[in-house]
Amino acid sequence: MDRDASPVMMTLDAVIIAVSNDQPRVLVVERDGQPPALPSGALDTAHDATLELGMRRLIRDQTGLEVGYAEQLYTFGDRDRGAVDGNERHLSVAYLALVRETAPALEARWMDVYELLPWEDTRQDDGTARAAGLRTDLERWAGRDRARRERIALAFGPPWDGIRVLERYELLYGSGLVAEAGAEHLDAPGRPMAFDHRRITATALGRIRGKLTYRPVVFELLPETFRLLDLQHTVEALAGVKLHKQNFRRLVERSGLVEGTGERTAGTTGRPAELFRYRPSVQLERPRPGVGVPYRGARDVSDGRHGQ
Amino acid sequence: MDRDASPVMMTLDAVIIAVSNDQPRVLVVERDGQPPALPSGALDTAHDATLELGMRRLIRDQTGLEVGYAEQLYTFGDRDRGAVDGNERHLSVAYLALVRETAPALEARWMDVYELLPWEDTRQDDGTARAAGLRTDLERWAGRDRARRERIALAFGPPWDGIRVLERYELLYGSGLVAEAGAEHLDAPGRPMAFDHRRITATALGRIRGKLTYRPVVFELLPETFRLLDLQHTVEALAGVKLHKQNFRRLVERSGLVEGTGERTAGTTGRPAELFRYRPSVQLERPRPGVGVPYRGARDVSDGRHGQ
DNA sequence: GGGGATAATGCTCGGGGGGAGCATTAGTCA
DNA sequence: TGACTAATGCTCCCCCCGAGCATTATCCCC
Repeated sequence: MDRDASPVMMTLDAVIIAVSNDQPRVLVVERDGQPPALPSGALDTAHDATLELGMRRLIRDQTGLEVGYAEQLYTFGDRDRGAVDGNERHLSVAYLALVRETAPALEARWMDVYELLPWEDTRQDDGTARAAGLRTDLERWAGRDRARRERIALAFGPPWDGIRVLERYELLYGSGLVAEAGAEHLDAPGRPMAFDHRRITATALGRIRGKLTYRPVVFELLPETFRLLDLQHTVEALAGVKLHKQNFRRLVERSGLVEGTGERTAGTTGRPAELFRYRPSVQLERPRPGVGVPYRGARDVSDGRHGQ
Repeated sequence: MDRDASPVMMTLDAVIIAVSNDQPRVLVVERDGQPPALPSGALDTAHDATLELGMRRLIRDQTGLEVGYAEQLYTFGDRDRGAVDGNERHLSVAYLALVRETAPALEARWMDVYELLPWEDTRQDDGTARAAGLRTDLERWAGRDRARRERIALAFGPPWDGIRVLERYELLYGSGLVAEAGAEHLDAPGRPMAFDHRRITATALGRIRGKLTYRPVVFELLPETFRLLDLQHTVEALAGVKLHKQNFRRLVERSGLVEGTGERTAGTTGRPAELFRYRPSVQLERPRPGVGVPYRGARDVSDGRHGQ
């Protein structure tokens, strides 16, 4: 092996996501007064055959959780992150894992994702109310800088693109509006995390939102059987958007993603619902099975542009 | 900084893609009789502020190229890759870069992507002719193994999903049909590359194909002005699929991705065409601007399933 | 037993987008 | 002038999807 290589220090970070009570949650560890951090640790270079296996072992050790779905998220390696000592470079390879929420053991706990990134939840106040305030602050920061204004327009819309979570966070970071950036505002939006972990979480949320639309990943977060409304709420929680109930049903039923079990719920308020289960064989039938999330604000555009 | 970390060796690998003559090409370096390899090198931990900057510097040094668009692709870190000496772990952080093809300096040269992954080009012989042969071999390998047969069905369709490039390559690798896996068939499909570089290239092609549909990345590969047919051919080259000309025009024109320049081509065979240019402000108007590639085989499904 | 309240479910209307193909136009080249 | 090659215009038609209206099935409370 004659390739050049540099010695670096590496860490595995895990963004473990669950949805419960219509809220996406992320598993964090909190140590004595420190801001919450993602579960993370070293690769066991001698025993972990792959990065993913190392990550699974690490999650097991630290949280007692056995994760199902997992994918590599991103590798972070900016100079200003990690090690402060000397010029040793610190790399973090982050993974995204999806689980059904269970009580985590050890020192881990579940935390609302939208407590960290509140502007990403646009389900209530049917506008971008929360984001609107931020936007004003951002525009003050941008001043007349063209490039900055364009980045803001792209990240915050209209049209709002749910997928651009990272771009929005980085703008807030870059403009000093967020606590990690040294902002001392008491009203800095969202709770900070240790290191660059909030950025990693933002990356994860963006990834999930994207994947949702073309891979059946939601089902990793749901129990074996569920009502269509549960499915809808889970999607809404992740996408941060409200959906039209009847159309969602139609979409899901026609897509072949699920099949009815014949059983129905009982004892709940309202008419009892049928229980459904995921039908893995969709993947063999249609090219990119997923739950389409309409682009919020897409109509704003077409109204002005295509309506001519 | 009290986080655990492990010392590893890291390398940056670059998949630099261009399209010319309706063929996607990847930049490779060839040293005395060795199989072609991706440009790669060490991060300069003292000077490169970010991984991406390090990668740009490295490409400049090794190939004389100044790349525009670049994004992180994936981090490879299996134990069996890289360093053979001892149990030192070797990590590779791969980047994808898109450029307009120019004569590369130094020892680099452009190589057809489909020379490496021939089964990914389904533009001719309007079927999956080339892939069909492979599929037969794969099924022989799978035998009665359910999981294997399912992986094959998922990767090779129908319906064929252009995006699953990596899954297809890994099946071929896993089944020993490909030269890197030690296959000594003289007819092992596709030219091998050094190390795991063909796998990295496969990852890159899949990524591009996916991105194409929701981000205006094609334009990184085209000259300032171009005919709609050039645009179409570039998309077809990357997607490995033929498109319907009139519909493609309609799609592109309606999307607002391009604007006419008023100029027209001259001296070519056929009616002269108008020249177009990319209109970056689409990004401020529509949520996910890209050139939709229809799923090949999608109709096979809907015929059987929705046609009832 | 009746009147909400809450969901589930059925169904319809109307516009847009996209697949397929026919027809016409405008150059180049024998 | 006729053949050839592209560019461009336009049409048909079906499916998808956004938006609502309407009806049904339970639970809860009086």
